[in-house]
Amino acid sequence: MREGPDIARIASLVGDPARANMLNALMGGTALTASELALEAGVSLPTASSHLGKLMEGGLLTVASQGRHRYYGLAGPQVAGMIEAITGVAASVGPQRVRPGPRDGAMRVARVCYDHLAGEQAVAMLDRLVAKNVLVRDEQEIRLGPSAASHFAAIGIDVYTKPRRPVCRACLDWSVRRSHLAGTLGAAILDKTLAEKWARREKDSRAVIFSPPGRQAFERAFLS
Amino acid sequence: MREGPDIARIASLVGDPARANMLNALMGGTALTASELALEAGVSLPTASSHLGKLMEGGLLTVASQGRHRYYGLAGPQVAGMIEAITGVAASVGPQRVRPGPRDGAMRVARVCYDHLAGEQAVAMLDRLVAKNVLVRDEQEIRLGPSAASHFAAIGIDVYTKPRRPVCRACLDWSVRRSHLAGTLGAAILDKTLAEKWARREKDSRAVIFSPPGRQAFERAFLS
DNA sequence: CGCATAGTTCGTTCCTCATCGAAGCGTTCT
DNA sequence: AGAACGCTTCGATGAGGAACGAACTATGCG
Repeated sequence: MREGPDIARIASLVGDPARANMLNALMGGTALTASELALEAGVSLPTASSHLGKLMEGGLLTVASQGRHRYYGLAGPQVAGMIEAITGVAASVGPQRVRPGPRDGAMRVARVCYDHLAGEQAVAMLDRLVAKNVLVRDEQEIRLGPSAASHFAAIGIDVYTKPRRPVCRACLDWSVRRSHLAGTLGAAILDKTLAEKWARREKDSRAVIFSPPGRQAFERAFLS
Repeated sequence: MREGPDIARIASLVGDPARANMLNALMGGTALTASELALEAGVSLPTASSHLGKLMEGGLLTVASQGRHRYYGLAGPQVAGMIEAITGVAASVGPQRVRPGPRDGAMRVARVCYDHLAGEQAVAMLDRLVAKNVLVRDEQEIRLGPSAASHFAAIGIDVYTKPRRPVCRACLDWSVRRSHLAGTLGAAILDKTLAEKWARREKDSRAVIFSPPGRQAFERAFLS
């Protein structure tokens, strides 16, 4: 009977299996069409459309119309963070969904979290960048260190271009339980990693798989 | 149709208004009896009992039987963190539940988060302790600094006694969006604050209200 | 224009699940 | 022992909402 933000409303949106599958799929960071999400969730198109309407109304999704397609995406990093938090609880209390399987192992090593990298590899990268003083952890925030501009410029990432969102943000990793790098810089690093073909996205999964030479290049760039 | 931890299962537990109210009440940190939670949620005792059973089965709650009472509490900090995350989203996307009201203002200044202090006051405290090098932020974790033992001993808090849980932990504040101090030390500080009567708990709320002299004492102890 | 594709809206069906009263079990108090 | 209390279990009721097919709107292609 008390009040505050309407947490039940938000949680019940995530609490439907079809909607949860959609949100999970959108955690991959790329916006998807209604049909793709229907397939992902295992429901018919009308049903999916209804769900998407509810998620929109709840403020969890944004949509961009392009021609006859409508691309749905997560409303923002805060929503992604909430889903990671729920995932963390589900992973730790759940009856451990049968065997972990190889794909699950790959997910722990590296995966996409909304628009940036997560997993052991991502956590290690942030640690290393902080240790090298390229980034500076200050209180909760992460800031650019003195050598950041030149360091990233050498790899072909411009840390100044994108104004609106914070450049660096910490994002808690549900598998490692430590922070990894989010923000525009985190997003740029993921872009770079995929553009250089250091790693590829596993089809229909958030897992990110590094090729052996790609791994070396990535480590040379960020972990050396 | 993909898999991973069963997030819908967890979210749907939080998604019922009665259960959400119960969880919210338990965010106050004190374990409550089934009757108290029934009152809190505005449902009958049998209904509440049914909800509590589900929350138990889902691993979100723990219970301790004492005589004819059964005290229910949150299963752990991870669950509390998840609820804060959901609260954050609900607060930012929600239709802003009418006017903020004085109680809501008090909540932003200081409130109980599971077993420690949250809100502006708590965030400021952590910042100050880190600035004074009493605590050290290292990567995501917070560790005790060299002067921590003597500093807290002077206030009457022993930082060594409690072995199991980590002494320090960072916990993300939904109102300020910055970290505050959790862990056994965070809990000890809350205990101290209430024991010294620097502040009192608002009845039926998570809000914590400092008395003017209490505020001074608190600031002398942690913010000076 | 007419046809195909992408999405939404509508109406109906069906099932889950929240709710409560009544009854049952265990604990405490006198 | 008996009575009062705290809580859970059972059974019946009812409402909300998830699902789909069919019809409708909008965009793109020839």
